[in-house]
Amino acid sequence: MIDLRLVRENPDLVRASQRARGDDESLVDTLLAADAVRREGVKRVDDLRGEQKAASQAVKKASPEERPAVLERAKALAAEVKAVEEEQREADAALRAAHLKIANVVHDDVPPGGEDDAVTLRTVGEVPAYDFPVRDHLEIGEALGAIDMERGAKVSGSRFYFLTGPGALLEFALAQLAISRAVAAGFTPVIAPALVKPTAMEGTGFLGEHDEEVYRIERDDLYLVGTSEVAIAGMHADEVLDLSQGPKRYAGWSSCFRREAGSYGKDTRGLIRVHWFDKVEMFSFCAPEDAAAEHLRLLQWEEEFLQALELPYRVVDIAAGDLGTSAARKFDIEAWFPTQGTYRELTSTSDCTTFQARRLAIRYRDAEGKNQTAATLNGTLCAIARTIACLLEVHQRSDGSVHVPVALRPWLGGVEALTPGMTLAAPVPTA
RNA sequence: GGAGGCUUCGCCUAGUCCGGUCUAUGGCGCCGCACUGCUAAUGCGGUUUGGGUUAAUCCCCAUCCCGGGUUCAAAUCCCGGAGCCUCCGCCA
Repeated sequence: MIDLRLVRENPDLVRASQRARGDDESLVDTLLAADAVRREGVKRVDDLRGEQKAASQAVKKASPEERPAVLERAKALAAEVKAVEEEQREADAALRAAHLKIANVVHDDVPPGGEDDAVTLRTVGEVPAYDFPVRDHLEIGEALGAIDMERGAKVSGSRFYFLTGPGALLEFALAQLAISRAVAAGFTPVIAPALVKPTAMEGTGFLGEHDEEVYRIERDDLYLVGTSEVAIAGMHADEVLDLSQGPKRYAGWSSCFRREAGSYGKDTRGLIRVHWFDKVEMFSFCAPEDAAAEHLRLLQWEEEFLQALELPYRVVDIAAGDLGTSAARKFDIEAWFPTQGTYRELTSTSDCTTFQARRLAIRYRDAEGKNQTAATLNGTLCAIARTIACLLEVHQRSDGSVHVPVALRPWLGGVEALTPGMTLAAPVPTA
């Protein structure tokens, strides 16, 4: 939810944001009108309730002969309050509905345009040249005995997979590397629930336009998270945080589930786009004035992780029309996929400013001791399945082996390469 | 799955049986002031969170886990739900 005060005081700013996103500008006026109606109503109800309260007090003080008349008046007022309260409930609901329809106000520096208008900020690392026909990650993974899509489909359907042998070890190696780097950077590691209540899902903005993407467990009224962001944001719902020592940072591991509705035919091969994968996600709670700087820090940690994996990538600044509901700004990191001859999204970081926190009632005490809405930010440290796909492709060699980045070796028993038919090394770090 | 108990303004706690005096008690913590060479101690005052209104103060409304209900009036009575705890059953 955006800040209502901002809408009242500077509606043009919000209108401009709606235009930039390609959203309906008139929603701002709907919201303003609903706000005015509600406030008018609140005053009426409050005053009336005050009167009724006084009347009620008068009942017990009334002398026996006054009593019937006083009681009559109190009864009449009570009935009136009840009626007006009903109207007010409708006004509250109307305001809430209008409020929820407006996405976060975009950051000033966000590039204009839509999906194709992301601005490349920088390109890092050399795109490798291969003097042999490159194979895609699935072909490589199958040869290594690392990925089994066929049996994944047999057991769970399309877009499911088994990671086996070196593939399974790679998953743990990546998770260990991600978590240990995050811990070294001061993040609190957390294993988050993958099933959450509707409030958590709604609070993070995933039940709006994107609810098609989300798995719902109807019988128990729970949702499978698409990212641990949902659970971690919800973790501090209805709390007042102490941010006086700086941002509160979590690195969350969880499985992620996505229906991929509407992506039929897209990335149907391999691990690029699957219904389930595991992910290490960074999440940060901070004061709103620190959010933009924190966003750049998250981006930096993401970049350093890809550098550790020796993957070439580029950083793109996502255009206004392609931002998620909650994000005021978003950077994606796209890594090179040789078989596609292009960069594909591997990680993403969003500054949600106070948008999520307002709905989830996540606050902090400012320097004056007043409660303020916090800002939330999230960033992928490692989306494991897609990262495995990228690693296998980029680091493939002509003999069918795959180079293992130095940073991953401690968690793969020190091996320098994955080779078809190899005896697996025990993934025990030496000292 | 079954039975019972608990949930009060940061923490602990009184109040709930028997509705109005609750504008919620007390302690701890915290903030301010006074006293004091300093610290401590002591004394006095303040200290839930939202919303409305206002230039600001004042004031008004809501808030005793949540949602309904009864009543002129609910922390208190009734119904439903959540969370926590104990016991039984089942289970990785």
